[in-house]
Amino acid sequence: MRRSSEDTKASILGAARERFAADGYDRTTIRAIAADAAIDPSMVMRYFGNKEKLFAAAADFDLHLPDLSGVPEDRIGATLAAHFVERWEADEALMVLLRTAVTNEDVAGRMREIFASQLGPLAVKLSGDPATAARRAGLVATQMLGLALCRYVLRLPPVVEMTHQDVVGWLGPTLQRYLVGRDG
Amino acid sequence: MRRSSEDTKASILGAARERFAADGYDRTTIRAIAADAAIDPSMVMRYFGNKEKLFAAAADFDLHLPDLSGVPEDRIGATLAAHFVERWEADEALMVLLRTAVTNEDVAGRMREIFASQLGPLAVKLSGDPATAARRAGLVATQMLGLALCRYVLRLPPVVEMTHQDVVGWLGPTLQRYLVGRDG
DNA sequence: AGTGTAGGCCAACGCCTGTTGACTTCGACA
DNA sequence: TGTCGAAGTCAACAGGCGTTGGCCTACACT
Repeated sequence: MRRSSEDTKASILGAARERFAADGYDRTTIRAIAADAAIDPSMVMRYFGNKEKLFAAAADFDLHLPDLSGVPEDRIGATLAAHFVERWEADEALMVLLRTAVTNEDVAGRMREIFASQLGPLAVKLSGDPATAARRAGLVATQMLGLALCRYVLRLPPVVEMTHQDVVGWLGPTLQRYLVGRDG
Repeated sequence: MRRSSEDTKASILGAARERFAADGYDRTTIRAIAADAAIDPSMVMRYFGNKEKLFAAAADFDLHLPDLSGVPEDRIGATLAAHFVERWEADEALMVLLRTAVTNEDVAGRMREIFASQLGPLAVKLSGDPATAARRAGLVATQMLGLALCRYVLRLPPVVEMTHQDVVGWLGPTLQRYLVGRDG
């Protein structure tokens, strides 16, 4: 039995996600992805056009921020911290983005857009202060992306060793203050 | 007048630092560095052996953590936050490291070592608790590297727009809690 | 059974990279 | 003034990359 077009496409996409997540855009080669998918490199071009479009398909992403309306106000930081860790570990999409955004201006722009459009509105709603909401969202980003960087990319041992509970316990109050606390 | 060996070497090193900081290891080419230094690519090899050794020379780095013994205990977080921002903006060394560590395991290891050996002892001294010191140092790293990532690499607008004072005001209390606060 | 087509393979292209070694030129010193 | 080493150039290499187009081949349908 020969594979269907959709099967092959999915298999390429899966291999691409793994490679991009592990190595970033530049170090990932079409040839390596093709080898992982047990396919000829030219098939990758046939299905995705070129490397950039393949990356775009592999990095398609949504933060899936939870609805916080039912959460007690003093648990917002903790809830958000827990969500971020889970979202980060759920699949490789954020890893793909982060590993590439660092050396690719287009992808960095995409990351800016994701955080502005998904975290921004949340900050407006929670802080009730549109004037400082963007800054509050930015601060949350510094802490959460910093955690991701140290835990999943640089793998600093003390950060890797933290349990989900540890993360929530330490970072929750930080996010809480950034989002709904008084100005710094 | 022909340039001296030292002049050329320094000029190559300067160009290398700029390129590595702006583009990361992979996207930086020996040829581009040589062009910036107005020199033939083969001179780079003559003086530094190969690309890896050139990178090692360009990424030589010290956090230069300040002596905090004269600082009032409740100002430690703010002092450290201010120091980090200034250190980061003083030269390109941290940028070189960060941009490359994300896709290069050796450099990531070097970053681990830098934070463990320079931030670790500080945490021991400040928290007075060797058992949790490593974790505290790790938490500080998540916040400071996250700030650097968002401010200098991803350039999230709200984070870029913060003044040094803003950074100290918001992140100071976070670092304070991570270093000398009660457990999370 | 014959045939069209979609899925797949192969070989090659042009380009760019790090790296090498032979060659040239300048300047200090005898 | 001649010479010798250091500073710098030049051209080429081998290998990897994204990408292309022509070819094959198994299957579904008539």
